[in-house]
Amino acid sequence: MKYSKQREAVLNAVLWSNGHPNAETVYENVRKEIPHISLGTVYRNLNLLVEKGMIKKIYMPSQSDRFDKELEHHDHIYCEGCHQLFDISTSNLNEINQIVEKETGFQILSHDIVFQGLCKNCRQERKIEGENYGIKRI
Amino acid sequence: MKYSKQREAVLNAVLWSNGHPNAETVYENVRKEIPHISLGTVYRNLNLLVEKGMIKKIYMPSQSDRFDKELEHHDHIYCEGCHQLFDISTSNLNEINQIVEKETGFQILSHDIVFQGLCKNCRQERKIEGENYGIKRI
DNA sequence: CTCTAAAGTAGTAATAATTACTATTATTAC
DNA sequence: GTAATAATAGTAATTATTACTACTTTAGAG
Repeated sequence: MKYSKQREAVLNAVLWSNGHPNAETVYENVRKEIPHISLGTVYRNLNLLVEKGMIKKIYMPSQSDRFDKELEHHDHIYCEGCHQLFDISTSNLNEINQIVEKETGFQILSHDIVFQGLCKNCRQERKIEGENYGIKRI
Repeated sequence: MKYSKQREAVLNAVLWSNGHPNAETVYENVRKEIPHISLGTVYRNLNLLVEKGMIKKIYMPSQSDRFDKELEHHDHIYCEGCHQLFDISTSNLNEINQIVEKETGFQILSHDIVFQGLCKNCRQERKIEGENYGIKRI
């Protein structure tokens, strides 16, 4: 693997992002620095970086794949209120592969988990909305 | 919702399948009975049946969506040896939403979990292969 | 039974996400 | 510097899925 400034920029776009960008978002951000980069290059490098273990890919139900700078094992939860994707890491999820392995006899190599729900904020907002019959307080 | 023989056939294709067919597989099977059915009709009805709670959709990482006749909650594991998708239902997975809810403060509405690994058979095969340095016994 | 409104279909086009192809360019080891 | 090779830009192709539209089917009222 040779150096390329495009790949460096793609990696940095993932490392510097605060969220979990998809290829399109990475493309938009890298274009600020390298305006003539092509979307294909972004895809190729994202996948290459995943292959080399430098970033991770998140498979989203009904959405385009996202990319993650965090390499330590964790899972994700998508808030249907604010449409943000959050990291979660609970003891149970960390042990889940071993548990399933024992209970099923399969050898577990990996897993993809995405929860859907409402984050604390959105949960609270809905509660208030409910109490006020949909009329929001100013 | 009015009756249609196309929808009935689509539902039956899912109910009678032993695995977890995707839209294309359902299409192929329904065409044996209704040769002029269109793929769009298959997709529309599959999604409609999911919406009405009569079947479920499985979101597969890097693969097309699949459909499931089983309505009781369970999760799935994909064997990378034989490329089959199996149902799993362990106590831990059944409680996972409540556990995550408690530990994170989110309100969990649903989740999508797919494990990747090797089923018992494929695990055994690989072991034998390994022991024999890749030379298979006859 | 026949008529009509609404729902559904076939066939096709469009879209979204992603991968593949190819001529040109950049990197790197000598 | 030069040659081998990896990488890129730009474009085309692919896959999975949804949207559109003219025609057909269903089902309820008269």
